[in-house]
Formats: sequence, structure tokens, C-alpha cells
Amino acid sequence: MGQAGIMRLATWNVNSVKARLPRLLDWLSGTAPDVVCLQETKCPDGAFPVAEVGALGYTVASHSDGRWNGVAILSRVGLADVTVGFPGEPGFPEPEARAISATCGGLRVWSVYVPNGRAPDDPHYAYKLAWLAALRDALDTELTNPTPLAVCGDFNVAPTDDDVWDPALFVNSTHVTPPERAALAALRDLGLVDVVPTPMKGPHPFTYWDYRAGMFHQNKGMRIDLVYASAPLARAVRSAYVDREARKGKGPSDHAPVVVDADLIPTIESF
DNA sequence: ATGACGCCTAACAGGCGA
Repeated sequence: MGQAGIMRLATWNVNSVKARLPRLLDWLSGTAPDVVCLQETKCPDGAFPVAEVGALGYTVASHSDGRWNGVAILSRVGLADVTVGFPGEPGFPEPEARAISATCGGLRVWSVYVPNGRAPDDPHYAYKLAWLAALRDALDTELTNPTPLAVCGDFNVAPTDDDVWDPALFVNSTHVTPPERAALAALRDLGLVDVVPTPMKGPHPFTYWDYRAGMFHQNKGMRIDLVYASAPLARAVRSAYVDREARKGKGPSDHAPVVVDADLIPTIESF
């Protein structure tokens, strides 16, 4: 772990683990998280670079459907009770690789990649809302377990207008509509707490910037990568930040990692 | 903004992302 008694948890939409592998390995070495949730791995399970991350001390649980989507959890504090998907998970039409969970060092961790939704009049939008509603029901069940819980990932919803660089441009767009925000509120109504990270630069803790038109350099971003913490975890959170350094330079993901430090003593399960 | 960038693939053009 990063420091004695501190659990370092992170979530990162890497936009292809294969394309991002050199940067991922550098980032793991420099940041030293205990547990990492990845999204958009876009990597068949058999092709996941388990040896490369294993050399840095991480065990891998991944869930993929091939070309699109893909989620994974990396842990160096144990990886037990891995579950792929969740009961009642909607599909389009079949369930996609959008959720994986595991118990890591005494923390229950979910890595989720919420459907994009595309546009409010697109069938993918109804799919997105159905998926979030089913996630809420699955987490309601999960929360009957007293183990501290972190639901991390790319939620593809900006919780408030402060979480988009120009709300006026998002009228009639996905990611900001009242039903999407209500779906996030329903997760918080379960007792989950939005762990808002420190931006490190500027007033908004954005986590995503489009590749095009110099959006990152103008800080025209969105906060859509979230960590939702159960009460026992939320009480233990000491700090959180967006690692915007990881968005810089040549060949970045279009998302930056969110890093959370919590005052939890990792309990090592069997590997 | 019609655009842009970058990922993927029974690829060399089209789907997808947000």
C-alpha cells in the first residue's frame, strides 16, 4: 500500500488497455495505488496484459466482450469473490461487459462502465437509464453486506452543471438530462456518497476532455468518472484528486484517473 | 459547428465515443 494504514483506490477509463499499456505501467509505478478500476479496456480477457501488471504486483480480474466496453480491477491487496455483471443487468440486447466487482483488502469494489446513451431520442438512452436503475437495485442488495463499498467508474453522467465546461452547450444532450441525474441521485439515496476529487488545476474536477479541438488545453471538460462510497468508506476518505498529469503529453486516454486515499487498513484475503 | 481525435477491426472505411 502507498502508506501504512492508507488504502489508495483509483478509477481510470483508459480507452484501450493495449494502446495505453506503457502509460498505464508508468502510472502504476508512480502512483502506487492498491486497487485500480479500469474501464473501456477493449481487450479480450485472454489478451489482457496480466504479466506486465503482475510484474508490478497486481492481480487482475477482467471482463470483456471483445471490441467494445470492457472493465477490470487490478489489486495488490487481494482479489476475492470476483463477480462479473450483476443480477438483472440489461443488455442491448445481450448484456455487455460493463461491470465487475471484487473484494480487495477488506474493501468491496465495483468497476462500472455505464452505457453512453448517445442521444435522448436514441434507444441507447433508454438502455442507459434501465442499466442505471438495475445497478441501483443490485447495489441495494450489495449494501446489505457491512463490508465498505466503492462503486467506481465512468458513469457517463455529469452530476451537476458545475461538472460540465459549458452547460448551455449541453442542452438536449445526454450526460446532463434530469432523468440521468435522477438515476445518480437514486444511487446516493442508497447511502452512497459522491467522493468529489480535488481538481489540481482550475475550479472544476473534470475527468474527461474530448481529444478534439484542444479541449484539454482549454480545460473544456466534464466530470463523469465518479467514486461512490458507502458510509463506512466515506468516513475513512482522507483525500481525493484528479490526476490530470495523466491526460497530458503524447498518447493519453481522453479520461484522467481519479485517486482516493482512505484510512482503511487493507486486510489481505487469499490471492 | 457540418468539423475536429483516437480507438477498434474477418480493416484500408466505418462504428463508436460523450
